Amino acid sequence: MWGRFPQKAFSDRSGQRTMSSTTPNTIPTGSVTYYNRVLIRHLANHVGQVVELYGWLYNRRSSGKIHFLEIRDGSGLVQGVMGRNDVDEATFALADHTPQESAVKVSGTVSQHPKTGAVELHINGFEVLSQAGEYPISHKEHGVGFLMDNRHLWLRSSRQHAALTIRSELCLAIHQYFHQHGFVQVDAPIFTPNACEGTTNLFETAYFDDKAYLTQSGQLYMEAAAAAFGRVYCFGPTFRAEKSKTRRHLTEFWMVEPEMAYATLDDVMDVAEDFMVYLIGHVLTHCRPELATLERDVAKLEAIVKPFPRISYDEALELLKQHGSEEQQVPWGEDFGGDEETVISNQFDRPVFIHRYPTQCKAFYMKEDPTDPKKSLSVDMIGPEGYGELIGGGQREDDLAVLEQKIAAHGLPKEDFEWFLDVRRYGTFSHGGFGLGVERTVAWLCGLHHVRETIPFPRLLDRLKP
RNA sequence: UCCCCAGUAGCUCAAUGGUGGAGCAAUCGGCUGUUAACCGAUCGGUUGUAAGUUCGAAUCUUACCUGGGGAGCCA
Repeated sequence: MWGRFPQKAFSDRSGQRTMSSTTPNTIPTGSVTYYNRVLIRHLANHVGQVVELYGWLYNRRSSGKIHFLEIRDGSGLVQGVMGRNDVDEATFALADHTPQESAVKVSGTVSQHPKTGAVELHINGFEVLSQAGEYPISHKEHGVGFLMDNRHLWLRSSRQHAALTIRSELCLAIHQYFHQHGFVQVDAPIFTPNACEGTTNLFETAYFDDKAYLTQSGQLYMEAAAAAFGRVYCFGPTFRAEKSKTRRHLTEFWMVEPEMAYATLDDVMDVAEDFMVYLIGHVLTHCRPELATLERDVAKLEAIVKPFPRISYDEALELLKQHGSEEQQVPWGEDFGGDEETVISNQFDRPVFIHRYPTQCKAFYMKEDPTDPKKSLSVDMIGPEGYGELIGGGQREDDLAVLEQKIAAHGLPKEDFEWFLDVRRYGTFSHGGFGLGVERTVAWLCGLHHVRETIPFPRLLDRLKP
């Protein structure tokens, strides 16, 4: 069903016409005159008034004696109407020949469509500030490769604008949630001296006369920070040099990673659940027009309420036995693949926690289950509709001796982890946390097929430009 | 790293081994309420690269390059 998708860059035209109305009328007006300019997304509050807009010509239609000029300004999209008698002859002819995406200044009276009632602008002033060259992205369908080559221009089209607006709102909600709950933002470094988890492939870079690696997680640093601040989180880009070639993978992606002092596995699940419900609520409250543009079935998001089901890894294996195919049977001790996760998540109408994975398939810093050392106090949150792992986390190993032994068992250089072991030497404490992948979450909330559309400039295997 | 598919006009796609076309874009013209507007005309090509088979290759073969889909790995 996913197949190749010739993308209609402008395929949202049947939906809401506004590109965004995220925070109506919250832009401050004051002494900075720039802020006094009227934005398209606020035009509904100016019906009957004469306004001046600065933007770009998004599309143009004409019936000979009347032009329909669609103007966008980054905040929204409005149809301008220019009748033969509204402007002088030269301006009328100019408007008919202005190329798509030219920078324009227009003025006129805000009005409403005689039939649909949609807000529009009756133009009596039209000035081309900069005529655009032939714009590569047309109003017809395009292939993904072409659109990605023109990602810097593709951002201007409505679907991309909507998805990235939702991303921005999601990031805002993430910060709001943690600050409302007493977390301190502690940023982790991007250059790191060693592999955080020692397993996956890292990007290596020159660091003067030494080598450095791009971080794959701020996790270990957050553990140290939790001892300083109690509740902490980091939010930033992370890097994986995996040669993954799927719709769920980027080589550069954003993660938010909270870490909580004196938290147990159950605490981690409670917080992750509360956090996710908050994020969905925020997007549902603030991004209705964008969700409509993306034609997202919001009923599926509105159905996400507490509590989320919590099943153990062992119970997940049972579910696979009941509902999975022959090939989807996983022997105990192995992690699930994407297909297995989808089978499990399809049994529920909301995200599902899978906890207590086998110790062998989780990172060395996961605490062993005191009742069974073969299991770890780890947890993943699997999103519905096949979006896979949205959150991974758990309770951390807080015993110095156990951790030293695990670092040795994983073949990691102990000297690189001395600072990390210090967290256990000086007042060790139970703690836990999780990481949430921003792009996968945005893809799920937007109902997008591929995470590459959820980040402004995606970095993929074989794609480093633009 | 492995498997599959595709590279033809700026874009999206056609074309039994036998004269490479259409829609959109662009350019020109027509139309007073259009919604990816519509109608007419014009413009547009070293068929990804290299070699091979053949009287003849966009079409068949091989290699390479690029892109897409999937797997593994992972978030």
